[in-house]
Amino acid sequence: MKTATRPGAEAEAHRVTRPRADALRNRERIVSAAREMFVEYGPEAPLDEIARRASIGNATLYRHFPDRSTLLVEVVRSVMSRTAEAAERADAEESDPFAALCRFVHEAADERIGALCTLLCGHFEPHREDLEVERIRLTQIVDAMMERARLAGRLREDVAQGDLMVALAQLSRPLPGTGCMNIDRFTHRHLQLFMDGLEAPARSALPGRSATLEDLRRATP
Amino acid sequence: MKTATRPGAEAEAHRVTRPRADALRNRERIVSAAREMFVEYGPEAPLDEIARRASIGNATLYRHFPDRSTLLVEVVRSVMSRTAEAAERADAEESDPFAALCRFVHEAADERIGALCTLLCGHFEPHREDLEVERIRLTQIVDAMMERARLAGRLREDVAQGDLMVALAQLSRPLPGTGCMNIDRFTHRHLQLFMDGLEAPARSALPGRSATLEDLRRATP
Amino acid sequence: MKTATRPGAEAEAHRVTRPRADALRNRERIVSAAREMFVEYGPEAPLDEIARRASIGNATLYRHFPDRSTLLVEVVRSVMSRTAEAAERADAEESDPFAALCRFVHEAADERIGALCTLLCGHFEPHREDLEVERIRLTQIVDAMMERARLAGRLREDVAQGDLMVALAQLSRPLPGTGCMNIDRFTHRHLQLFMDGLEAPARSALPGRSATLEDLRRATP
Amino acid sequence: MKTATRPGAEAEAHRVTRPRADALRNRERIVSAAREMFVEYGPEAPLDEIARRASIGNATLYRHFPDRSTLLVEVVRSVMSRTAEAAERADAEESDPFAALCRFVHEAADERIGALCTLLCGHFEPHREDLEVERIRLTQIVDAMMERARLAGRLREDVAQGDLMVALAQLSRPLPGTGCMNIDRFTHRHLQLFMDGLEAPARSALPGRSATLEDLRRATP
DNA sequence: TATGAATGAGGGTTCATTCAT
DNA sequence: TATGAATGAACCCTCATTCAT
Repeated sequence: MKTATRPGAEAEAHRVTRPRADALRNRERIVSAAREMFVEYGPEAPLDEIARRASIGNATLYRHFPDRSTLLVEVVRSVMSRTAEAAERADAEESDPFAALCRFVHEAADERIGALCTLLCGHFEPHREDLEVERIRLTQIVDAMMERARLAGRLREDVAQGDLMVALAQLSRPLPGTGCMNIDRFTHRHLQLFMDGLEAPARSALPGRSATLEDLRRATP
Repeated sequence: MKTATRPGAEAEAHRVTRPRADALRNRERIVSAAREMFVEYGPEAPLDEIARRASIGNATLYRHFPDRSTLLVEVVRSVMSRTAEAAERADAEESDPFAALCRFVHEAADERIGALCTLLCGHFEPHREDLEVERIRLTQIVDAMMERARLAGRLREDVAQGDLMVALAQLSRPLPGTGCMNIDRFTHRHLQLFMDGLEAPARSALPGRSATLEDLRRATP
Repeated sequence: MKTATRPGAEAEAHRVTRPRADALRNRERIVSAAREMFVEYGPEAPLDEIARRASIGNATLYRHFPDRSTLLVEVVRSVMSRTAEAAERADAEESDPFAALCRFVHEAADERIGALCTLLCGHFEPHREDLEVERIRLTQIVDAMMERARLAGRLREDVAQGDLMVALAQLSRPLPGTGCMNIDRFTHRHLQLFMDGLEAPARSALPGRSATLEDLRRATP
Repeated sequence: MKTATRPGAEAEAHRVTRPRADALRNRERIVSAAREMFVEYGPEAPLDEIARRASIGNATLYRHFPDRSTLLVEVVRSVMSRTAEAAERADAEESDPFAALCRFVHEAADERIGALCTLLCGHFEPHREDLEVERIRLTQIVDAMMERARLAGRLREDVAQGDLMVALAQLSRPLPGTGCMNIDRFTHRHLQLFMDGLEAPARSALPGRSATLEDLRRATP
């Protein structure tokens, strides 16, 4: 009772949780700064500069993310999560399943999924638990969307998810070199041309086998 | 006359060029090693490692190429030159102009033009003389091929050279990370899908403006 | 009041400055080692060796002084500051203004101002703020001392500050080559002979124009 | 007989000695270029650049001078030789022995004896035969000139050759930093002031002992 | 816990010197 | 003999990571 009536009690209770709130806020700032830096400078971006952009000390970054891989994973995970959400929204809201795929692709490009997912390749051990959750979620919704489009006769038969996802990643990557963000101007054009190529009926026979994301992973040593 | 009859004259003339022959051999080995390294690790590949792969001392690399830019230019120039040759062959030998474009695109991918031309972006001053020669040569033949395909009603009207070249570069880039050369397995599939999207009649309206290579150059700060 | 009564407040305040105390100690050791090395080997002395003498890692040196210029400036600034103090003391304590000049010259030589001020020539952009403060301070006190000596008829009329300062710098420089610190044995003799030449009445007509320190600066490209 | 009458015989004989003439010419060009470079950039001047200025291959420099020391010695020796000649001329032509000293000092400064003789300190083993010859020659003529001036009551009694030679070297050295050749503007003023201080009667008591060149040499480890 | 500071390892580049023609 | 080319060692500087407060 006394605490309930004493003025400032709530503030005190707050004070108990505040440090954790601060830590979470720091963590968010780090991930946000890291996303910007990785997109702009690639996966080798200086960690000190990421810390500086997040307005925290460099050692604090290491407390939250003991190595570069951990930070990369978290950045990619968060982007994957938002991308999966975009896919789910597109799937739910578009009546034409091929239009849903197109919408998803363009929205994913805006999320820089290209810049970031490709970071995964070769930069850390593949099977982090938390990342797998989002990867599977994304894989499943994209698979479902493609299957629906295929059944509707809107998507050519000879393509698999890896075809879509790798091309999406590549076409939305920034051009190499610092600050070449200008790829944005062209990405959506190229993605649209690619989607036109995916549309049924197929206009050509494709060489090789269709790829899954698992193929890509395995292909990486 | 006198030199022709004097014994050893030929040997002397030889002696003038022979040392250069050794140096040229070294130069070739450097360019070749650099091409591999740049494709695999990007334009920031350690020059010392390039020298090691070429089995020469590190300072020798600097004798031939005083800075990284010069080496990058030479690597890109040689690839551009071979790619232009491929384009000219395809243009000459294929009766269907769209088939010629397709053949060129796949051959260019095998030359790793994607990996290498994108190196240009932001990594050195744009207008080196020798590079420009090859760039113009390549630009002109590709423009000619696209124009022919367009006139034949085989290429959609709303695309320009930059659309083709940038997508070609992006789709044939190796995935980031060491040794991810396995993109080759998928590149030709993705390129074919993209070419299907380029084929007339257009299946969609494209967003934005068509890009030229000049646009890309200007977009880079 | 509140901080005074709160236990640990002083300790906390201390904690804010204590790390800086360690860093300052390192900084002092760097400047001291740099002074020795610059005097002994000139302004091109290896920075790694300076770090080694200061018993710190090489990168620590760069944390404190991002480039060679910054370190040079700090070394020279501190010596200029001590030299200006010596001049002010001599000016205040000696009744004969020419004796004050002589005392200043010998004390400045002991500060190695010769070795160090000459480092300025051509090794960094001339107008660093903090350095200018000390340079002006030194210039003004020496000008004042010379003017007083001139008015007292003790200093010949045809000399200016640059004549004194450049000769002081040159005569007190260490001889080139490692460890030739033994110039000290002779510097004071030579300086005294030079001062005898400065004394009024003039024993000869001087060639050229009298130099100011500004002349020297401008003379450097 | 037959060779005497055959046309071109003399030319042939010439041809035997011509290579040596070429070699000597090369040697002269190297020494000359080295003198310029050492004066301008100090004793660490790049040997490759010296070779380039002499318009010869770098390896040719090594054929003539197997190491930097040998080249330094030769440069200094030639300057010492010319300086000794200047001393001998001044001694022969000036009636006032102190005026002879003054003339010698200024001429020696123009020979850059300061820049070059100080190169000796610490940069090579002290007792090269050919160098000693010139050093002794120079020492003896300067000693003789000083003795004559002393006897004539024109030079103060408490100075020795080292006092003159070291101060001469120091005052005529270029200021540190590349290309600071502008010391010339002031050198002759400072030397004149120093000579005024050397003139009898002495205006002060000198600290320390008078130095000989031998003292300097021994002082160097 | 958060931080500024320290550090070692590695890459880029220059230069003295050696080698092969 | 004279030369261009090759080389390794040394230096400068950056950055990921650890330490001490």
